[in-house]
Amino acid sequence: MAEITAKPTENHLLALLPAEEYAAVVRHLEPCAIPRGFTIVEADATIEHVHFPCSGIGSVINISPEGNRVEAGLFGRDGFAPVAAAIGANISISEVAVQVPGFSYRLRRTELLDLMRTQPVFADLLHKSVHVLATQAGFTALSNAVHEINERLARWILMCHDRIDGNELALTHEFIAVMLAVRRPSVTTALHVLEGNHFIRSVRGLVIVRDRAGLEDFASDAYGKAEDEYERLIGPLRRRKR
Amino acid sequence: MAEITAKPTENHLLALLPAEEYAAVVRHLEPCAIPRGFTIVEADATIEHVHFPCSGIGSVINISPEGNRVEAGLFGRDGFAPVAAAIGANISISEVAVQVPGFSYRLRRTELLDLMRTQPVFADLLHKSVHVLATQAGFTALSNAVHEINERLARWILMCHDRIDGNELALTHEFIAVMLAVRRPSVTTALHVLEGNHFIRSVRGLVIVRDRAGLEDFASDAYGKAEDEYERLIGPLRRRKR
DNA sequence: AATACACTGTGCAATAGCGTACAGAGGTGC
DNA sequence: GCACCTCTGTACGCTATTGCACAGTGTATT
Repeated sequence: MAEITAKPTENHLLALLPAEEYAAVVRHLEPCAIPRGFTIVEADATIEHVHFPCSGIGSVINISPEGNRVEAGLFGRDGFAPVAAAIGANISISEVAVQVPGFSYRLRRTELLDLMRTQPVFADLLHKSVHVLATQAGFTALSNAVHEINERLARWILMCHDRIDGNELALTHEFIAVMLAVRRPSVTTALHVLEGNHFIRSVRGLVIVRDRAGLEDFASDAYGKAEDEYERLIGPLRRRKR
Repeated sequence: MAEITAKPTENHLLALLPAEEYAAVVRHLEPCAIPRGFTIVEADATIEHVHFPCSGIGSVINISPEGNRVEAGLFGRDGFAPVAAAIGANISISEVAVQVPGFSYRLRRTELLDLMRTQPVFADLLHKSVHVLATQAGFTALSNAVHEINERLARWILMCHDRIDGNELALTHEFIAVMLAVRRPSVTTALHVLEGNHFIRSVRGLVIVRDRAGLEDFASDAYGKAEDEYERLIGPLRRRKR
């Protein structure tokens, strides 16, 4: 991993900047490999850097006082994190961790704030991103409340699939279980159900998407609204169903 | 209801504006009674007005394609809604409905945007509010995934209690059930549990908080983190435990 | 008073998901 | 090749919650 091949414009937010703003921002960007398991920021910790991924996936994880964890949202080259920095906070209440390794450009929190003061399109995009993540969290709340595990898993795989190249996700059941806040064997059996429908193939440490349209159908009620909001406010996100 | 007695400064966000910004904003505010059940904005509908409550409680409700509904967040005089307006959206993906009647000041969406361009403190507060609601949604997602109904109900009552005067909440079981996305009789029995602990009294159409400290204790793992974030970024929110 | 309606209480069988435990399978290092 | 560890598959009893159904109780209406 970690050859520095990606350009900043592979991040959707950076790509949407007009030339002058892009030039102003890019001077402060620092290329950065984000390996699996890397913690971009810990819960309740001071934010040093903000990351704009070009590849890979990060999760926003909320942690309760007793240590229960659940993913509230997920981002890749469509966004940035930790979002709290963009509204002036120096502490992130959520943990942000890398689940699919990739490559990002990072910016010091203080520089981000300076840039937002002088670059209005940049500031606007970041604010929109905060709202889109809020929407995602809201629909995660819905899904957690009303959908059963199979659907929630399908939704989650689709959200990951939107943010990677190819169809392979290197993820263990244990890891998925933490994100969905369910029991690990429940993930195993749910993956079997999806595999039985030929939507995916599941092998040790790997989930392979085979029939995205089928998955979308299966997840139907759980997937889509948050993605609509992203596309309405920022730009294309979803993969076509091929 | 609906004598126009409240001042704009009873809304925490408006109260935090410096004198000049307050003067600029207040000229466009229009007083407005918000009755029980009033829909501030429907899901996927155009945003006409933004409301800054002085009293009463509103819920941000997410609705899935099949019509499943769940509350993603809740606000009163601590905030405003619909938040999407503050990031330039003219459509709200979530429904916003009044559950405890009260009084608000409203602003046309277009005027809000104009004001945000010229009043930096105002704009900053609204952006922070968007993020705080995102945090609330994230912890709702957590609670929906890992806590049992009794705790979720305790959390929800506390969140409402923070936003009212007195200790009486006029709410039916049916209504609470929709917000938590649980079965109506489950609310009945959960209320009995809280009542058995003498945290509340429950009579037809009314929940009365009797022992807030007890409730906080009971809800422990579910309540508090989102409120921390509000207090860190904006100002006091929680009621003291008395 | 009588009636209607909205809200609350209760019961019961069905079930999704949990906690726990353990066994097999697939990689990795020496 | 062997040992070790991580990951996956499966089993089983248990519990919270559901769906459905119906009875009771308060409040408003005429």
